[in-house]
Amino acid sequence: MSGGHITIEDVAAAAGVSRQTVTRAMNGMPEISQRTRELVLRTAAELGYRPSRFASNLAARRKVRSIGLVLGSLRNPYYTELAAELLDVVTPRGWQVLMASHEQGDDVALVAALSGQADAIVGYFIGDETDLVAAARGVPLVQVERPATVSGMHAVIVDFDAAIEALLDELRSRGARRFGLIESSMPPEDGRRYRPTRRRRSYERFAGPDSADAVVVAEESIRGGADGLVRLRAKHPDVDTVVVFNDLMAMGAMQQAQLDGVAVPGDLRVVGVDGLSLGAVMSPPLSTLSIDRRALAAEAADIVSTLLDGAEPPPQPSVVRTVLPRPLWRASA
Amino acid sequence: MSGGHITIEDVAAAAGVSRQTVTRAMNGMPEISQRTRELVLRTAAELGYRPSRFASNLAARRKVRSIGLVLGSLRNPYYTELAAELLDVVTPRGWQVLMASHEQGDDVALVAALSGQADAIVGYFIGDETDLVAAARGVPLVQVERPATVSGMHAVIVDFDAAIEALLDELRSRGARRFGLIESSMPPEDGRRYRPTRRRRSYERFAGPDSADAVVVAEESIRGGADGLVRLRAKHPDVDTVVVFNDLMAMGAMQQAQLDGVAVPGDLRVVGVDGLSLGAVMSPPLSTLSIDRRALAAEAADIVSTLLDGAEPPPQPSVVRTVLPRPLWRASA
DNA sequence: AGCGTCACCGTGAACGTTCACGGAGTGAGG
DNA sequence: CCTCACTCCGTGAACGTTCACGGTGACGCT
Repeated sequence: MSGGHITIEDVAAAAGVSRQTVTRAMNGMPEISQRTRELVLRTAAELGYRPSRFASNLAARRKVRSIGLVLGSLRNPYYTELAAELLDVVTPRGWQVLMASHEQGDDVALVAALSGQADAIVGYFIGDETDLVAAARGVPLVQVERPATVSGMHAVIVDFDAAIEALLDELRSRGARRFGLIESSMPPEDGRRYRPTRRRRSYERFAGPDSADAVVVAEESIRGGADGLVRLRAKHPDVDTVVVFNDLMAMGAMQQAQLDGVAVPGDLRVVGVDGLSLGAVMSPPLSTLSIDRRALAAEAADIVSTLLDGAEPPPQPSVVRTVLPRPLWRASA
Repeated sequence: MSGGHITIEDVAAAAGVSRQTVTRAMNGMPEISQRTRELVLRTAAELGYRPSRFASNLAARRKVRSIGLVLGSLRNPYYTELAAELLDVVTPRGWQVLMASHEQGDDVALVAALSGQADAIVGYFIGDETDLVAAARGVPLVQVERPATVSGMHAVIVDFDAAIEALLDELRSRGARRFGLIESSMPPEDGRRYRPTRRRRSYERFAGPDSADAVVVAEESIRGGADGLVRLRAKHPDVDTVVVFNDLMAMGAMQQAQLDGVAVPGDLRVVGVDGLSLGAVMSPPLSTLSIDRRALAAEAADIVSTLLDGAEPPPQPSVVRTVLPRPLWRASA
């Protein structure tokens, strides 16, 4: 007999039984006759009763663990394959995953919203770390591909430096003379200012002085990759080997090359970053710097585990792990 | 001063303040001095206090809505693009999405686990509807691509019949003489028995008597598609047009064709189902029967909305919507 | 001195469910 | 008739947080 909302008490009253009996009926418990069970279920349905999952979880002292996952986009298979790996790691432990993407949205606001529903949040963040930690309201944060600089933030980082150096060396030994880079414009240029990514910085460190500035910034999508390639070739016609920020953009670039009659890898070597399995079905198959998503997910889950199940006083200000990408040579380079 | 678990009361005691003050500190509320806020925050961190989100949501009468999404796999871009669309539809309303896949797992168990955390569950289900509804424990269920036959189950279905008839007609007019189908083996053959999918049944209805049995069943993956094609061509060498269960498998089939020196679309027309944007970067670009994922997601969200925010007595036993696929002609057929 | 204001802090009472009990009724067995 | 067991059902007391309200000092003003 309440205002807007129907509680267990309302159902009990309407059915002429007690709270506990309603619980028994709803949850399929014993100690209830078939007759009353059906009666209760029917009146519950008629009233449109939906149990409060918050009250239920609280009272039952349930220990469900759910972790928030914040991705850059769900339209890039890299992110969703990472999500798949995380799910594989985490589902056997009975954890659940709350998914979100900051494609067009505010990083920090997302974390704030998620913090009420998740026990930990891991993901690709772009916002200010202090803001993020504040928004998290005490729930542990694990960021990927970016080192943690404030307390309360943890990280699993991808060490591009060594990998990209090796990658470029191998490319040189395969005949590469002049490199170019198609870089991502994330975080988007509108509003915020563009900041060079870690991948770009690693590239510039090892590409050699003449190639370090052969960089174009493009949208993080297939179209963006294609667009980036035409701009790169216009500005630096002598580039014979192009490294692309990620595989999705690399696919766009390869398609564009084909459209423009540029032979890959004959006229132009193309190599992406991520290691998408879909790159293998391109023609030619896409060479790529593969990021071990399974390891990434496992490390992230492990950090969360440490943070949540660890000793009473949390271990360190920040716990960080590292993952090493490795080249996956296919025909495109 | 509890057993294993640290509550707000413990923090209050340790800091020498009251519950409410701890709340104020944790949630950044006013009416608290900077000094005590820091004190509380520090002791909370030292104790490893993590507020119970259940108690918090209950007491604050928060109306967070989270909906569970059960997909076949997160490694198939079709599913994740659907997830992306759902997120786009649902995030502006402030809803959150709990993601899961039944790749190797039990359908019904998943719903049971999710039902404690979600206000509604939508997805691709394969289990028995009655079991699913029972496992949902009162939370509304919306299944995709399968009509609802029991009360408590709702559906948004994809009408393949008309679309596949039109598709095959057009293919015939483009010269197709003999069709073949690469069908999915989901639900997996191990344990459960294989059941023909709706897509297969629509195909068999319109492929003509001589093509209705030119069907091979393969795993739902790139490799599966490739494997399916070799088996299909071995058994039915005269097939000149192959319809593939989904785009992912179709990509595998196309790659296999290329490996076997079969020209597409010259020797063999290939057409998939789903409408993946990635199909466009294949060479040749993949023709496909496109499913409008945005509409699908919107309909599902709308059903959930109706169910949850609707009048006290829920509308009908089952509410169902329909989405029409449409052909997307690219070069592969 | 008296009063009001302001900044800070604490105390019942919710929130809606489940758990641990205890109790009523029935029927069988002595 | 008493007892025991068994089935079914109801009543306080949690669960851990937030809300509404009330209180206490300090300070300034008349």
